[in-house]
Amino acid sequence: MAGDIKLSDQQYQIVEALWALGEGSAKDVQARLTDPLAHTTVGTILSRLEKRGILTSETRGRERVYRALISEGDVRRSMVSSMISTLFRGDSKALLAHLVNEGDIDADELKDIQALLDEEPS
Amino acid sequence: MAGDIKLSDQQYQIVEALWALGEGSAKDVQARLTDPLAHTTVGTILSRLEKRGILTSETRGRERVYRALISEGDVRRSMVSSMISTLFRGDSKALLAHLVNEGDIDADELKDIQALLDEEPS
DNA sequence: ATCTATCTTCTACACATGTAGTAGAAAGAG
DNA sequence: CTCTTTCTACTACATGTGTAGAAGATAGAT
Repeated sequence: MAGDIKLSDQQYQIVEALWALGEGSAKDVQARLTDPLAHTTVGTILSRLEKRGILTSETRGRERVYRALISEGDVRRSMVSSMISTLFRGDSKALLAHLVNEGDIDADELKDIQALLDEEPS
Repeated sequence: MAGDIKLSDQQYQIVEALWALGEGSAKDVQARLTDPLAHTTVGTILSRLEKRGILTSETRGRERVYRALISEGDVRRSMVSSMISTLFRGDSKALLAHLVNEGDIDADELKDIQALLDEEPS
């Protein structure tokens, strides 16, 4: 349901706001952004994302209400896997090793995850 | 030594070739690319990357020889951390959980990493 | 019915990127 | 010394993105 999605940071912020809202107009989205943007800018980004098939919209009264067609999981899957493919030659374990070496993940956290793995045998 | 590097896939391929070569001209780089590009295109990308401070070059005879100013580690650090910040709200453990849930990482691999952690107490 | 506030859509422009042709410079051949 | 080969530098153009003003549409107020 999500072949090859790639969103810029800005675009991600917008879509993220929509996920939080469920649905919303440009104004609604704007209100939810942490870094401020002109509402027209938000409108532009929304319509471009719709053209790309990332969002749908519905005209409701004077408002155009947008809704995301992709889930957060879709985007994460797509962008993480593309990153692994480019930066780690497709080897996710190499990414994990990177995180560990950078000190982003320590032994305790690994254990937590391992526990999670045992509970949830996919 | 690497504040906020962000390379497109294409740019990454080019820089990657330079890492492999140590240094090289546009022609050398072109020869090493997996997906073919006109040598002029390679030249353009190289000079743009130099303008951005990612590469340096040295004129040697009729050739311009490029060399990367950043390491693979720099780029990985910068891009991975930016991705974590955008997609996982800065929580690297959430990325790890994602990898596990997606089945990219299994229990055995986790154990391998854990072994690595024990050997190498940062 | 008209005015006003509020939305959206259209238009615009700068900059980055992907891609590559053309022109110019220089090295090597003869 | 001149011709040809080979590099690079310059120029160009399409597309995507960031950003937002201006203009148009419309719902609500009076």
